Amino acid sequence: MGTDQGTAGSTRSVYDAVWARFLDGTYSSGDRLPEAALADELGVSRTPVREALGRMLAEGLVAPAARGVVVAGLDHDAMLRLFDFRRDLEGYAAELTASRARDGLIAPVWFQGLKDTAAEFAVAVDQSDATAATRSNMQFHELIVEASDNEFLADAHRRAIARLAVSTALNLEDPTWAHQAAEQHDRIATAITTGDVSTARALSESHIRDATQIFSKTN
Amino acid sequence: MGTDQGTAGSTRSVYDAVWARFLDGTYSSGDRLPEAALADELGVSRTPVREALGRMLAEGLVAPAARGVVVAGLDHDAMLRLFDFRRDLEGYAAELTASRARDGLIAPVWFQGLKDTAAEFAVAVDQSDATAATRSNMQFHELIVEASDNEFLADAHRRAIARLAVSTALNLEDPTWAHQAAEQHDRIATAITTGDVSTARALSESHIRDATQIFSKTN
DNA sequence: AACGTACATATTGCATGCAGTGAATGCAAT
DNA sequence: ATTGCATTCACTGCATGCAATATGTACGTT
Repeated sequence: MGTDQGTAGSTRSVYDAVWARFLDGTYSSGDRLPEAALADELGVSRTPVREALGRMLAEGLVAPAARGVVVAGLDHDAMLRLFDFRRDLEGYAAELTASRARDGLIAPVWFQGLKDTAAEFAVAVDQSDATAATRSNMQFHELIVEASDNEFLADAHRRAIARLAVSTALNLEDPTWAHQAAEQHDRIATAITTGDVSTARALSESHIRDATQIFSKTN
Repeated sequence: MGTDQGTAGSTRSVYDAVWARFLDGTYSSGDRLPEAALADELGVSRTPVREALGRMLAEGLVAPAARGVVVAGLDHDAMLRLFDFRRDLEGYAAELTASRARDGLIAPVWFQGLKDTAAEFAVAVDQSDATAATRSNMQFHELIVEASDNEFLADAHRRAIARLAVSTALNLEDPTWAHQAAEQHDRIATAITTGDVSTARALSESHIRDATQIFSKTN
């Protein structure tokens, strides 16, 4: 989440715990999140649970219900809008990072890291290692966003990814698509590295558009 | 918070109250926000105050301090990054709304509303009514974002505007700039109405770029 | 007089208590 | 058997209490 580090408070740990449950599919959209039960399971009182759920409410991860909160569900159309928003964010990130690269603001080691991550992804795809693929895919996109050096973009991107992750296990199952994605990563990395701003943006947006297509087909 | 809910709970009212104080310049960046004092002033207990501040923390409006939270301050560079992010968001909003207009998804009455708001802004500028100008300016931009029909964009935009508002009374003082802005609004409205997607985006981005320039000069 | 230390104070973070309210359940009537 | 209604129950939302801790102050030392 946003900017909250340092404090290892209970609220934080509850947030992380619930977050983890979101990722491993413990919950489904619409499931209620009773604070007493969570408090009990996590060994804290209701207050930090309440705080954590409040933050999630502010972030849109959970939605207010008649009583308490429920896991925020996104219907198909909402997912498409979210993907579309993400498309713009990724395009902007690529644009920013490419322009920073063009201006010599990015250290060579970073380019190497990006290429390595892209390679890792390609390997994972070849080996049909879904877990590794998902991880390096996430990392690839995060790297670009981080390198854009715009914390506001990074924050918005994190939120978008979070909500996407809650509602769908980002699908790299389709091997054809996965290979295609790997290729696209390479091209994006090249465009960014060479400081080709407009191409970087175009390729990134196109990449997310394709991902949206895949999502749309399998959902 | 993003999508506000019907509940008129204490947490909500505290949030709004503090929010109002941000807008009318009661606080400066770095000011501490003691929860006991706020609770006393607002006639509630510390719990809802705590909740509200927690939400604001999640949104980045306040920052964690050694003790409690402080009003999040943005230095000049951060403001530039925020403006730049806003530029992208506004461009995206204009693009989306223009494309919806092109596809006949927008009711004629909305175009009229946009034009009216632009006109209101122009009048306020002519009369040097800063308050009215600020309000109709905000409304103009919000209208476009709302019409884009993407709640995720709307949320991000709201956050960005919020943080901009906290750190600077959006400056329409400069009469030259204000008049220029009024003209740009007109052109943007036209581009959107006629469904000219790329022009709408370009003009919107350019508009924010100019605003950034003004900010940069006077800060 | 300046600096460091120790104590007092202010303030947070978490736990718990209490009351209000929506939701589920059981009973009765058709 | 099903539907309507009343009662009960679970759960939330807000208030308050308590312990931990950072901050400010005063005092003693050099």
